[in-house]
Amino acid sequence: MKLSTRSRYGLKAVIDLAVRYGTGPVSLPTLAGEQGVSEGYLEQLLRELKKGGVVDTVRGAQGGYELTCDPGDLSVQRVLTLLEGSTAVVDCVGSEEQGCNNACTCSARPLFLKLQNRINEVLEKTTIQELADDYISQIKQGCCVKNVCK
Amino acid sequence: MKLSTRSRYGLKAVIDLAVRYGTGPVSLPTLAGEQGVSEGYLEQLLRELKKGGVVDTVRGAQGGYELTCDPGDLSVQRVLTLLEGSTAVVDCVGSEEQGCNNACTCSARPLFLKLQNRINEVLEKTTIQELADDYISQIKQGCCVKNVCK
DNA sequence: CATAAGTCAACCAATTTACTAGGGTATGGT
DNA sequence: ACCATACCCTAGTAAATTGGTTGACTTATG
Repeated sequence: MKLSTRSRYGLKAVIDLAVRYGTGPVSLPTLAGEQGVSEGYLEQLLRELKKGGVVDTVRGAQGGYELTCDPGDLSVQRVLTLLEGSTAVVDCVGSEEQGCNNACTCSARPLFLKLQNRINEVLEKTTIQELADDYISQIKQGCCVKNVCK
Repeated sequence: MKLSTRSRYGLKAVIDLAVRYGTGPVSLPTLAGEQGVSEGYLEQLLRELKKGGVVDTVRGAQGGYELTCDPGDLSVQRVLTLLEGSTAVVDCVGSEEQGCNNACTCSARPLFLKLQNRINEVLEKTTIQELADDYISQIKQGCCVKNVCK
C-alpha cells in the first residue's frame, strides 16, 4: 500500500513549482537541493511529468522547469498517476480495468471498489494549489526549516 | 499503492473461513484449492494471521484453520495490517508514527493525512462478515464458478 | 503405526525500486 | 567563439521486495 519515493519526491517537486508559479523556470539543482534528492533521480521524475504534460522545460542557461497550467487546475491524481503509473490498489479496479474475469465472484472485490472510490475522491478533489497554500502558511509560521523528508 | 498478493490471498482466505464459521476447521489444501494458490505460500500467510490471533489451528487429521472470533467483530483493517505489516501509505502517517522530524513543513503531509484517514475509515468500518455476506449472495445468483483471481 | 494435517526454516528467481554515471544537446552571457 | 549552465537520454546496478518452492519436523486421528 506504500507510495513510492518517486511519488513523494515528484509530488513535492510539483508543489515547489506551484509555490513559484509565474516567476519563471526553476532549475533542477534548485529543486533537488531543496529536497535533498540527487539531481539525476529527480530529473527522471520530472521527465515523466513533462511527458505527461504537467511541466514544461526551458533549456540552456537560466532554464529550468515550470508548471504548464495553473496549480488550481492540477489535481494530485494526475500527478501521482504519471509518477506511479496508476493509483489503483488492485489492477482489477483500475481505470484500465485489466481483465479479471472472475470479478463477479471475487469475494474481496466489493471492498476494493469502495476503497478505490474513497482514494480517488481525495486524489481527484485535492489540487496542487491547495497543498501549495497550506505549505506557504506553514512556512510563514516558521516552525522548521527544510522540506526534506525521506 | 498496490496491495500485495499476500494481502489479497490472505484476505480472501479469511473471507472463506468466515463463510464456514462455526462448522469446524478448514484444511489448508481446501483453502488453497479454492483460490488456486499453492499450499506452501498460503500457509505462510495463515501463519501470520495465527500469530496475530485472527485464526486458530487444529493439528492432525481433520484439523485445519478457523477464525478465533465472530466475523462480524473482525475488521478488514486488522487482517490487512497483519498481512501487509501496516496499511500506511507513507511511514510518517502510520499508527507507529515513525519519526519524520520535518512533519510540520512537509508540503505533502496534509494530503497524506487526509488520504490515510479515508483509507482507515473504509478498512476499519468494513467487517469480514459484510464481505462474506456479499460473497454468499453473489454465489447464490450463480454467475460464475470460482474465486480465483490473481 | 500409518496417514492427514499443521509448523517452521531456508532457499530461490524475478521484478521493482531507488538510485548513479556519463555522454549528449541547447541557450545565454561575455 | 567559447564556456558555463541547464535540460535530455540511456544504461547499469545494488538492495529490497515479491511470490513463491522445498523439505524436514511435529502432532493428532483412526
